Amino acid sequence: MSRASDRAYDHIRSMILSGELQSGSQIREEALAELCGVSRTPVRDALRRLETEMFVRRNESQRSFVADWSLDDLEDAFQLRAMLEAHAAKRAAARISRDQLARMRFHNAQLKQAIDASRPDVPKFLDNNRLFHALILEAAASERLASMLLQVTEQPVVLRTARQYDLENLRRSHHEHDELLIAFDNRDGEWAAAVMTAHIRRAFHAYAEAHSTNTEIGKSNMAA
Amino acid sequence: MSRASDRAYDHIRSMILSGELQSGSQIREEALAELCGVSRTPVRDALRRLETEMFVRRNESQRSFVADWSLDDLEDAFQLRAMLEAHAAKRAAARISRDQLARMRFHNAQLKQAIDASRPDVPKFLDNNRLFHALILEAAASERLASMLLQVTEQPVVLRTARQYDLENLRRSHHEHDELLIAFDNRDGEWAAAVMTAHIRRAFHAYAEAHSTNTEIGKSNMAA
DNA sequence: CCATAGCTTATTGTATACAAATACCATTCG
DNA sequence: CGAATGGTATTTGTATACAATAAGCTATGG
Repeated sequence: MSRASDRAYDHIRSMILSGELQSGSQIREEALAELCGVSRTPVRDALRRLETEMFVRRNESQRSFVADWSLDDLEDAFQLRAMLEAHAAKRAAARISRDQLARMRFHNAQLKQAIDASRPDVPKFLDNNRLFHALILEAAASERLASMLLQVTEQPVVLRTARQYDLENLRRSHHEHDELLIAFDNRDGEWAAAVMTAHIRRAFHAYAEAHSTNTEIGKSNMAA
Repeated sequence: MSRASDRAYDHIRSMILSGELQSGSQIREEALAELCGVSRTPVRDALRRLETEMFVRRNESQRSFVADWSLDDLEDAFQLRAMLEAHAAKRAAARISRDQLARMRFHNAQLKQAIDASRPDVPKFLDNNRLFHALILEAAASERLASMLLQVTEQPVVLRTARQYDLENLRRSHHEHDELLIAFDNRDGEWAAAVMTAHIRRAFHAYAEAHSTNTEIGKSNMAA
């Protein structure tokens, strides 16, 4: 990951996530190249990647803009994510190995530690949460599903959402993970899928509630 | 669409579909550049696109290969497609306009004409079939869903599948479309989703049955 | 004052040369 | 004989110059 295009990708992505690049604003390849300290070639690569991941949009004449998100877009992303993760859980239930289950238990225990500490360790929580879900995806054994899920989980707003969880929500996550593990133990795909759907939808509503005052997430000032 | 990178994309894609580029074989940027009559730069763009669409795979050291497909991969793609198209149908049922419904009816009528002709007009069938499904996706009004669906419908084997339908299957498709239209008329999303699931899964089994003798899909060159 | 045609500037697309990384092969050493 | 090592060829990655295209602006005519 020392390739210039990867550095450009990470840099631009983090600038979008941090808000340094305002949503809806136009982004020019040369300006980004300077910011990243590379030439336009790897920047173009990075922009293509970010475009397929919907961090970046391009208008009909190929100008690039930071994507902006309405509440509808967000709900849309969550809906798809819930469906895909539930599908993954169902597949995983039929295929998961003892070893994978053990590793999932480990990450869920770590994640509980992160919550129970005197001062909750959110980065640790998020990290183990990610690894927990990654294991399900691994057990689901579908590259295609994995690549699609990446598209809806790596989204800016989705990422910001996780950071907004209050302690109560983090605890609920832990317990839902526990229930998932039991469903897997019983190889009950339907159960696993249902728990997963609830798990993701709760996350959406936690976010929506926290932002119920705002009707819109990102002001839309982007050229058609 | 006269840009060099688009021409390269189309050219490489069609070479993969026709079998001119053997599945599993390595593809070198420079060789493709010569074949397409452009420089490596647009070829690289095209390869990145084809990679996200899973026409092309890259190994850990960035070499590119024509994707090869096992029966499992194919079933996987169909399963995802069925899920996504059913979701689209459900959303569409709640949002579709009179005008969109009318256009869907038109395409389904055209598609019937194509079957009923003294000599079935398969390209006409496929074209109207595509437009019919595109309208559902339009009515579903989710860009994200649309881009995902593109990934599972544009696959080489999936494309080859449609051409193999026998007349009986084409007729069934027509009737399932009819039922979809009635479900839409009644704004019954669950019904629409169920019909769509059946519609896609039948397509898969039609294909799988026709190729039950072959264990591997990629090797066979049953292109139209 | 508005619309538009033509010029100017800004931005993206492509070709090409070169740099970096990787694979391939031969050779040597244990 | 097999494994490791090094050098060479092959392939991909990056920078840069230039071409093509789109946007913005100015001047001109209605």
